[in-house]
Amino acid sequence: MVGARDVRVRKREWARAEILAAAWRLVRSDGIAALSMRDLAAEVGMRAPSLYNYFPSKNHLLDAMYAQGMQQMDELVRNSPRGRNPRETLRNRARAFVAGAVQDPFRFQLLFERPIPGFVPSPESLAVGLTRMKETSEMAVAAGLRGQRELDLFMAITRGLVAMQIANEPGGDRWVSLVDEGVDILIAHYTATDQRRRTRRQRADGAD
Amino acid sequence: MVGARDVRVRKREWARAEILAAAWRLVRSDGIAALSMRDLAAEVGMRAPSLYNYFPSKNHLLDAMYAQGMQQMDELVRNSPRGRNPRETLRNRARAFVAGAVQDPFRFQLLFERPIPGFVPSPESLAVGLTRMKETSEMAVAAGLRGQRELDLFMAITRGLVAMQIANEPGGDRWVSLVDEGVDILIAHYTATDQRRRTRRQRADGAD
DNA sequence: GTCTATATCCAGATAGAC
DNA sequence: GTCTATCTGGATATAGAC
Repeated sequence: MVGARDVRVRKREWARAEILAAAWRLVRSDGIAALSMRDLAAEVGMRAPSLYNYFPSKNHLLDAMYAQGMQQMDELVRNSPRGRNPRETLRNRARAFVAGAVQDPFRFQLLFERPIPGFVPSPESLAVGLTRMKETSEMAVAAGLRGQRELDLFMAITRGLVAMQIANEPGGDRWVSLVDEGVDILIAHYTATDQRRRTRRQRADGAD
Repeated sequence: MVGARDVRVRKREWARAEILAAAWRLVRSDGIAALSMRDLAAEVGMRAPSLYNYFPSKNHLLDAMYAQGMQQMDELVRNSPRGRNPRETLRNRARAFVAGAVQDPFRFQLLFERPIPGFVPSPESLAVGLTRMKETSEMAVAAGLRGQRELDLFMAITRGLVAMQIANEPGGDRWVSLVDEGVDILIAHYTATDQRRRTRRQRADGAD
């Protein structure tokens, strides 16, 4: 049984979701900086003041968009298929991240490029991204990328591929298609380095 | 001998340069999106309408800033020291680019992240960047990065290092310090690949 | 919850006096 | 060339009727 209160709450949440969806539509067509409360209200068939019943300020709206975008990226990455080995799994995650990023450049911009002077995401929203990066780090370690430097370089490559793709060939796959290669090169290099390091240590230990 | 006309022209150009410098000061402190003609005028001790004697519109001002920023990045990269071999030279160029980018994040944003909805740089300004990229490509080829994929990956790495540095540790060098390593790994990988390819071809040709 | 009306502020840009 | 005054338009946000 559902009480009248629950119905009201649901309606409200549905309306909030509608507004958020409309906001993304506008942002995707005109950019984040061009989003205004007036236009947004018109997009959902309201006048601007009515929006303030759902979001107390534009910053709250942006924060909700940020949180939603982060959640989406998070799901994309988490739902990427597990590979037959850590390397494949890492590649899949990287591919999922890059694909999701270039598929919605303005989402990427909002999440990672701080395009709005006054806006700072709430700590909870930021936490989603940090958790995902920590998970990815664990998988990268399993795949052979130990040490902070290796991880940093890995993250930089995926980020760079996204940036180049969006900036120079939006909608294409010239850089997107390099994800596997980039990851493989890194892993190959560092596992080979480890091999050498280990071999040297064994020799030094007098083993083998 | 200098005519009265030249003096006037010089004064005018000096004023334009002053305005541009003031614009960069404002942008560096508050972000590109926050730049307004009023504030800019105040920064140089004028009222807003006077600015229109030097730049016919805000877009023209932004384009001048874009061109100037591109020129600066260009000089930084071109003035990077020539190494003892192509690999060193390429590393120096990459380091110069990354250092210049992280040293002024808002310049980087204006040049490479299209933060302003309506603004599109003029073709001449864009050409500066393209020429530099072409030069870098030639050096990369000399260093062993043949083929488009290799070059694309190289550019992506430098861009990604900049992006991560600015986003996660502005002012630091955690990612900046990885430039050499990233370049070296790429070159090592692809020259090794070439070696193998050449060896195979020689065998197939019956040579050796 | 949604509206009209409005407050307040700021933007880019122009007209025209000096 | 620089100014005052102003146009035009847009922004976020609030008050208060319904």
